[in-house]
Amino acid sequence: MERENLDRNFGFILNDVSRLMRTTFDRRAKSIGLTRSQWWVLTHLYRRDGLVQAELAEILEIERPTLGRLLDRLEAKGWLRREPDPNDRRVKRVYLTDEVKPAMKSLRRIAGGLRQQALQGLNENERENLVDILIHMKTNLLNLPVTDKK
Amino acid sequence: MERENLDRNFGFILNDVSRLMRTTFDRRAKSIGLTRSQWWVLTHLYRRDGLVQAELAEILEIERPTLGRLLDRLEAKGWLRREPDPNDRRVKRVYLTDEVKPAMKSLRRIAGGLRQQALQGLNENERENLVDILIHMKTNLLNLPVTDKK
DNA sequence: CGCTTATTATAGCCTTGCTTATTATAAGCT
DNA sequence: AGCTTATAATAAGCAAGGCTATAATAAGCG
Repeated sequence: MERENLDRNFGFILNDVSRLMRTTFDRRAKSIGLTRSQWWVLTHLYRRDGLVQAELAEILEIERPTLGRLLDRLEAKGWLRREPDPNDRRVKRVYLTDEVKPAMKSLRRIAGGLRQQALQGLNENERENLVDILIHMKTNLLNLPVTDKK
Repeated sequence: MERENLDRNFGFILNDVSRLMRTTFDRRAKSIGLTRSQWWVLTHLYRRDGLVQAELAEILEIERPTLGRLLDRLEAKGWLRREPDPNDRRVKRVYLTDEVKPAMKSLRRIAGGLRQQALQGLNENERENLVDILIHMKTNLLNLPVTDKK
């Protein structure tokens, strides 16, 4: 088996960076009692309150059961509530509570600070480039032949 | 709260790409009975057999308990074995078994194919650039002031 | 109308991360 | 030698991904 440079295996560097961003965020947000994933849920609800769970999962690009448990925790901590839809009894709609706003502000500051620190030393050009490339890769991955995906 | 373009939030795109790479890999490797994380462990052991668990965790940049459970599963499936160090009874050294080699070959092919597909449409320059930027970001994140990290 | 199919949410299980705490052993120092 | 400190591995607990299966309900169609 020939050698390759494991240190430049971009799949794992990507993973490392992603993990470092998540764990750093979570450590900083711990006192508020929210994780980055939870914050991301709230951020989307903030823009579109009253979403159906399935829609929200679709937007967040996570599986429905994953979202379900995320919502369990958020609901238990009082950040949101689930209400049955009057027209479709299968459906529950998700609404933010009022306590959310101040917390969101802190989390936005944490996110901004972290982004700033992670991108330090990269100029505007490089940053835009990075995002473009990541979007390109994401598109590639989402368009893989179905037989490979499921 | 002012709007921002959530779709270009690089922290989450990074997360998305990283997650898609992991899940796609894991789906393709499922028939072999190994996950990407497990494969990564084996890959490193392949280069340096007989590592102490703590060293291996250090190299992989994961916490010791995380590695511990990974090794539990790998050992249970017969891909490796743990042996006590004769000189230091706290220590266990990790050795690959012989069944590993053919599986590794398949996994390398899966990894290569996926990398190929993820990077499709990006020229050599863009690819190198991406890796450089990711390494830069990783360095930034690893060098954050300690008070922020723990 | 009644039967079949599709959809929503959830339960249950698996993996991989992180933390914190515990146990066993080594190392270092007085 | 004996006591303290450091280190290796593991246990236990939590979060967030995925997957499959199930129950309730809706929609579609003959």
